[in-house]
Amino acid sequence: TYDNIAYMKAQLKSLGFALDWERELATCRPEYYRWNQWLFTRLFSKGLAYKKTGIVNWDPVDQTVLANEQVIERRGWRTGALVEKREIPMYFLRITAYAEELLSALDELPGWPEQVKLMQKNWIGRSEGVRIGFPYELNARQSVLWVFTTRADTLMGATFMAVAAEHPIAAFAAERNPEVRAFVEECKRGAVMEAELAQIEKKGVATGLFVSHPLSGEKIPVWVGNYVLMGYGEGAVMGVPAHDERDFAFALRYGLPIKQVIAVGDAAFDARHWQPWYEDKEHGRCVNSGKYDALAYQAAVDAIAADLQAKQLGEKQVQWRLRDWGISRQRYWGCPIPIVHCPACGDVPVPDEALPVKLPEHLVPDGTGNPLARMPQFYETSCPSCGKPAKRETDTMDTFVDSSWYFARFCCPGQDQAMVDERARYWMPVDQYIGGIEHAILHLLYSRFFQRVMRDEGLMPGVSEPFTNLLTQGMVLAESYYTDAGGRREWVNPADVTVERDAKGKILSAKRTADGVPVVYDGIGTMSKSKNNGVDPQDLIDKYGADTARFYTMFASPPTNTLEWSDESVDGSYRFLRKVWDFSARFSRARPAAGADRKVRYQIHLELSKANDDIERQKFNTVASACMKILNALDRLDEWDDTSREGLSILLRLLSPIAPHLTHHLWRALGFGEDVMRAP
RNA sequence: GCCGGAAUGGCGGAACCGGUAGACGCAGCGGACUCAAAAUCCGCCGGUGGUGACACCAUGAGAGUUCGAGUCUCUCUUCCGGCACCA
Repeated sequence: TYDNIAYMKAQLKSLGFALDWERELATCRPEYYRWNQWLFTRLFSKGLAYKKTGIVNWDPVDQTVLANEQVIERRGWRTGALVEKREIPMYFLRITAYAEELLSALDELPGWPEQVKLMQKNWIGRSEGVRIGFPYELNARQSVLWVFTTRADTLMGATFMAVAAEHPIAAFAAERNPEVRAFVEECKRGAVMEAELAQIEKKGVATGLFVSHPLSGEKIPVWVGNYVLMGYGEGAVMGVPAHDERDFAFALRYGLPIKQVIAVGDAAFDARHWQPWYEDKEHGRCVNSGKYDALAYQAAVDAIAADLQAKQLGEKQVQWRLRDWGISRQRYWGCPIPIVHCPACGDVPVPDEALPVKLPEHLVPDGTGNPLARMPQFYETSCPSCGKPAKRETDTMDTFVDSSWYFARFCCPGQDQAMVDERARYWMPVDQYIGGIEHAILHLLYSRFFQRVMRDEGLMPGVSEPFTNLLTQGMVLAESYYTDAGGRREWVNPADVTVERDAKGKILSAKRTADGVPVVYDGIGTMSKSKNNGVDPQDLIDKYGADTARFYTMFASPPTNTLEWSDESVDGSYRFLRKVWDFSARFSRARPAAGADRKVRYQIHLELSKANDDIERQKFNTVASACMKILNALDRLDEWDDTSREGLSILLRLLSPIAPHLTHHLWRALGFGEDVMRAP
């Protein structure tokens, strides 16, 4: 890690960025992560950090937890073994306590792209509905199965219930019914990822248990459904096949009754084929629903909620899609979670004076679980509360914790007595934040959450939002290739691949240049460490210099667009800068002549005013385009005079932030005054 | 599957409020210079027809609104980002 920091720091310096290195920090240093731990213990005492079970991917061969990215087609990436779900205790941060505020405050962020605000809004996912209880009796004990629905108006059409495989009712049924047990076991082998869960075939099995309809008293069968999520709502849903497309398919598959309770005009209901109007909230009216017949959506929901409330079997409720943030990682290289497990006192937070809990830095991970858990020197400790022997928590924190507040720490170099100080109160929020669009939800939402948590700890009173203006730069895409050796993919950098293409540029075959081993083309995707398809800036700097690297990245596309990396365009950028240099050299040797060319003067000023507009609109690629036009205009002149001198100075001013090394040199060589170098 | 984007020549992209589509660059082609090549410079460069002026077609596909649509509306296709343990 430290070697990488040194390498990349040298790159940033040679690219000529104006950065204040006195503020440099590394989140893996105890001076930084001790404040993660300090804040965690504060949140723990407030109940904003808590422990509950969470579900993880378990590789049964390596005996280790896998990240979602390490599960490829349901198998572990190293072992190829089928991955299992496993429930383990984990620590969570209660981001849902801030759901309302995180949502409503989006309206007060005019400096954020609409696209990002919309994604966050949908992610937080506020929905108003009704919590409904379906009473049942199990072993002579009265109980209630709770569900949440946004369509309480369809309650009279409920013909089945579906519960998650982890639901207590499913567990109860599994004990007595082998068919249910087999199905629940099958669900356990399934995926953890939402994307995969959403695409699996909707399947279920009847538990043989029944609940009562809260209004009609009818018996309703309870099923276990593989599409019901334990983490959302109550882990159970009511099935209304006539008015929910997913329930409709489920009912057809298992021969469950489909009962129409919503009508739109005279449209005929066909229980064999789904039609979109079945879900129509706007025009639908209740039918076959007794006293609720003819009511529209809102009126029906209100009436049914009121009747349920009277029976104590329901009430209106606001439900969030947002879930609490699980921060436990069973990994070595991270910030240790500052908790001691005491047989007598339970989970005890490490007191301030014992912080930081330092991570041993010289362990060698072998890929099978967390080495901290095999290191008694680390985990053997005594209880901070009673002093008896106790075991230290060996899980580390999600690295998103580190990245949720580093910008506030940048404000406070040298501060070793507090997480942040009055300088953070002075500088925060960040005026202009820049990051990839891939961070639109997780990182940016966690940071907004952390800012509020730190505000409420009194660290930055009155500062609720971390970033005033947000620019989401586009992703840089590149081709990626891998060798396929027995199911294990080894990613080969595109620079090391020789490709054969057809006339249209489509890839026919590819092989590793060094040894001719055939490689598989994996398409165009994000430049990433894991796919080894990045471009090392150092190679560009070595070959072309820093100005070309800067010029290409500014010119290639608008900053918010995605960009496919193109070596040819890098070369073109270099040649343009060469041309500026050559022109300037000719200019400096020429003798001034009389007779200003008004047309050139006009064109240069036109381009300058356009370029200024483009800078306002953050369209830097057209600024580069303006530079090229000005140069071409100047280049066509036969004589040099005051106009061409002014044109050249304008060109250098536009170029100076993009190609600072070149323009700085030319500025001195051509004897321009300092005002010329001030960028517009 | 769900949420958010994108699609314009051989390629990256430009077109600001709905008003001349293809700025600028790359690649390509032709020419100048050179013994030759590189570099540099000049010219051409969406498609079809025409010697030419020019005409017609063309912004992923299909409809719609409008005097006028790359731009607005609807449907669809493909690609990209995210989907909570890549960060």
